[in-house]
Amino acid sequence: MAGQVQRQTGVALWRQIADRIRQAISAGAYDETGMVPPETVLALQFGVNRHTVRSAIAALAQEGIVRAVQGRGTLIERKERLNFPITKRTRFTAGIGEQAREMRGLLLSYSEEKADAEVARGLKIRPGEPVIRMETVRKADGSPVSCATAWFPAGRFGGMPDAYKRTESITKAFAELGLPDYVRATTEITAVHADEADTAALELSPGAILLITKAVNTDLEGVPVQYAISRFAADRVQFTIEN
Amino acid sequence: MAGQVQRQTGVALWRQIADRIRQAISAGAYDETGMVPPETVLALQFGVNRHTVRSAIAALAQEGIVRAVQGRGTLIERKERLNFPITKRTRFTAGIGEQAREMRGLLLSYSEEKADAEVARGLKIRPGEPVIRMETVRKADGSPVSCATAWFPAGRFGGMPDAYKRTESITKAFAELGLPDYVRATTEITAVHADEADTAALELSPGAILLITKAVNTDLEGVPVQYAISRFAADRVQFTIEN
DNA sequence: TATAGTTGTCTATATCAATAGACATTTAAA
DNA sequence: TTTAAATGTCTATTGATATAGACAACTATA
Repeated sequence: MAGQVQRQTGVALWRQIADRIRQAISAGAYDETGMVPPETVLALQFGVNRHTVRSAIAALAQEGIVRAVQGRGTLIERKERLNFPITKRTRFTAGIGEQAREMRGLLLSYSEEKADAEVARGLKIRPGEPVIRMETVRKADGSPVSCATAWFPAGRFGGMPDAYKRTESITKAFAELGLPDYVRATTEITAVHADEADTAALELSPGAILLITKAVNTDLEGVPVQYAISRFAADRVQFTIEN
Repeated sequence: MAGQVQRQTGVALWRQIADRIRQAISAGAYDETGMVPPETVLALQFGVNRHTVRSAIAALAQEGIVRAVQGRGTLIERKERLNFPITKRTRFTAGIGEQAREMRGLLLSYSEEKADAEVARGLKIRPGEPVIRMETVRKADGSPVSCATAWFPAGRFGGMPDAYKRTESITKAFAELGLPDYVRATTEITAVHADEADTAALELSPGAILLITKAVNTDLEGVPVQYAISRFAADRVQFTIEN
C-alpha cells in the first residue's frame, strides 16, 4: 500500500485513508493476521497523525468492515468484493451465485412511459414508443450491490414489473413471460462519483465511486428485449470480461 | 440535477458540487447554452453559499473543463469521452483511431525483474521467472488518457522497451519482435480514486476517479505474451464490450 | 449610454479537519 | 503479577472549509 495521501483536495485525509484501508482489506493484504495494522503503524505509513487514522477506522467500523477492540487491535469483519463476469450469458443472480448465499432483486418503482432517444436506440425502437421502466436495487446477502434502471418494450413485456416483484430475478421473470433464454449484446462501462440518490440506496459514503454499465439484452433472434443502466458500488465489485 | 449535497462526510462541498457539474456537462445538460448556469443559480440549487460554488467552478477551470468570463458567464470548454471497445482484438491505438487525430504511447521507464505472484498468474509462468516491466503513458491528441504498467516474458520479448520506444505502439512493437497478431484473453475492470502519481501523470484533479483494467494478451496459440494494468481517467473514457 | 446580469475581490466569522501531546483502559503474553 | 502493546479519551492549537455581506469590474443589450 505505497503512496501518500493528498492534502487540500476537498477529500478529507481520514476519508482517503478509509478508502485505502478498505481496498487493502478486500485485496487480502491483511489476511495473514485478520487484523488491520496498529494505529501508530498506519499513521507512520500514511504520514499522518494517529487521530486521523482513528477517524478513518471509525468510518470503516461504521460500515461494519472492521471492529476495534481495546487492548487487542482492529479486527476485519468483512472483506467481500463481488466479481461479475460479463459474457454473452451475463446474469446478475447466477453470475455471483457462488460468491454470496442469497441474491435478491427488489423492485423500487415502475411506470409506463414513452422511449426517449437513448432508450429507443438501445431497444431499436422509435422514440416515443411505449416502454416499461423499472427501478430496482439488487442485494447480495442483504447488502446492496447495485441500483438499476431497466426498460422493456411495453407490448411484449407489460407484465414484467409484476413478474419481477414475484421472482426477484430478471431471468425468471423473462421465463414467466415466455422468453426462456436471452443474450447480452453490448455492455458499456464508465465510472462516476455517486449522487445523493445512489449514495442512499447503496448505503455509500458521499464521494464514493460508482461503476456504471449500460447493457442491451436481446432474444436469440437478436431483437432487443431489455435496456438497462446499472450502478454498482465500485468498492464492492469488479467486472471480468473473458474473450 | 436535483438533490442536495451532503455535509460532514469527509468530502468537501465544493468537490461534491464540482463532481456533479462535471457529470451534468458530460451528460449534455447545458448543451443548449454551452454555459454553466450562473453562480447564484447553482448556489440556490445546491443549497450552499455562492463562494462554495465558486470553489467548485475554480476546480473545473483548473481541469480545463470550463472557463469563467467576467460579465458573461462560465463557458464549457470540453466534454468529450473516448470510447474503448474491448474485444478479442482490443488495441489501444487502433481502438480509438477515429476518435482522435494522433495517438501516442510514451515509455516512461522499464526494467527487468522477477515475476511476483500476480504477474506470474497473468503470464502463466512461475513466480520469480524474469519479466520485462514497462511504465507507459498513452495520449490522444496530446492529452493523456491512461497510464499502464505492462509485463512481458523476458526471454521472448527482451527487445520490447526498445521497439516500443521507437514505434510508440504495443501492436507494432510485437510485430517487430516476430509476433504479427495477438488476442485479448481476459480483462478485469474496477474503479478507484486516483493516487498522487497517476494524478500527476494524467494531469487530473486530486480525488478524480480511475478506471483500472487488468488484461492478459496471448498469442494465437493461447500463450500469454503480456500482462498489463492500465489506469484510465474515468471522466475521459468509457469501455464497450460487444458480445 | 444606462442598466441588468454576471464574475471577481475583499473582509469577517464560525465550523470542520488535522496535528500534538498526555494519560487512561484493556488485552495478551512474559 | 508485571509488562508491553494496543485502543480510548481528553485538552489545546492550527489550517482548511463554509457562510455572510458588500462592492468592484466586466459584458451584452435595451
